[in-house]
Amino acid sequence: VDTKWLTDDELRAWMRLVAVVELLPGALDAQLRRDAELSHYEYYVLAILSEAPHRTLRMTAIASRTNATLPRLSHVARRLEDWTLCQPAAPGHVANVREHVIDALTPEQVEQLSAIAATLLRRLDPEGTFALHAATAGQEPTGS
Amino acid sequence: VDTKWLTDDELRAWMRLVAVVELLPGALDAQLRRDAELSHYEYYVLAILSEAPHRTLRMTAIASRTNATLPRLSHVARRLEDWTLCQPAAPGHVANVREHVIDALTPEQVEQLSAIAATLLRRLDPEGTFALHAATAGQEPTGS
DNA sequence: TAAGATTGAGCCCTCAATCTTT
DNA sequence: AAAGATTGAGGGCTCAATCTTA
Repeated sequence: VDTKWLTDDELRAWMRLVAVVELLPGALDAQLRRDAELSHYEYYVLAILSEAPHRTLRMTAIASRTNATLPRLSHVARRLEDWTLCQPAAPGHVANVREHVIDALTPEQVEQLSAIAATLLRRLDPEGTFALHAATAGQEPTGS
Repeated sequence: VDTKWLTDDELRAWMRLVAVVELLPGALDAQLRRDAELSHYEYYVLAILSEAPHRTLRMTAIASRTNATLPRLSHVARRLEDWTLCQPAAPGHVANVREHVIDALTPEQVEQLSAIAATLLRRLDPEGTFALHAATAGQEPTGS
C-alpha cells in the first residue's frame, strides 16, 4: 500500500528489517525464559548491574541505559527481589546469540551490521543514552 | 558479564543490534500513534489487508504473516472494528521509515542490510511464515 | 471432529500521581 | 523544591479453554 515511495530494493530491505525486529526479541526471551526464567530485559539489567563498580547503580542510570521507563524498572526490581543470578545464564545466552546472529553471518557482514546499526542509532537515539554506554558509535577509548 | 565468548567486534555489533531492536519499534509506534492513532502492528495488519484480493483474508493467514498469535489479532480486530483506514497513514509512515532507516544509509548499506536480515530470518523463521510473503529471502521467482 | 476464531484471566508495560530524599 | 523512586489504574499480549463452522 505504501510501496510507491520506496524502491523495490529498499522495500525488501525494510520489510526484512521489520521481520528481524519482530522476531529477535521472541527468540531471546524464549531461550532465557526456558533456561533461566529470565526475560531478555531482566537479563540485560542484571548484566549491566554486574559490570557496575559495586554491583550498584541508580535506578535512573539503569533505566536510561536499558531504554526503560523508571516505573518499568521499578516493577522489574520488585519482581526479581533478590538480584544475584544472571552469571549462570550467560553461557546459554551467548550461545543463542551466536546461533541466531553472529555465526550466521560472515565476519564482513558482522562489521557491516555494526556500522549500519551505529548509523541507525544516531537517529533513533541522538543522545546516545541507551547505546553509548555499551558500545560507542564513535571510537574514543572511554576511560571507565 | 558475557563478553568472554564474543570478540570485541562481535560484541559491539551485537549490542548495537540489540539497541536498534529495542528502539525502532518505539520510533515506528510513536509516529503512527501520533499521526494516525494506530500502532505499527495495527498499521501492518491494515497494509496487508489492503493488498489482499478482496480486502479479505483468513485471521489465520493474517496472524502468521504478521507473526502474531490468533488471540492477539482477534483482540486487535475487536478494537479496530471498522477496518478501512491505513491508506491516509501511509505517506507519513514511509517518510518516517526513510528518515530513520533508508535515507540514513548508503545504497550499498541498504543492500548489505537486506542480505544480512535475510540471513538472520532463515534462522529466526525457518518456515518463512512471517517474512516470506512480503520479501522472499532467496531469489526464486515465486509464482503467486 | 478438526480447523478457524473468540473469550477471559493473568502478566507486564505505560502513564500519571504520589511519596521520599537531599 | 527538585531529583530519585515507587505505586496503582488502564490497556495490550499470552496462554488455555471455549465456541463455531465446514
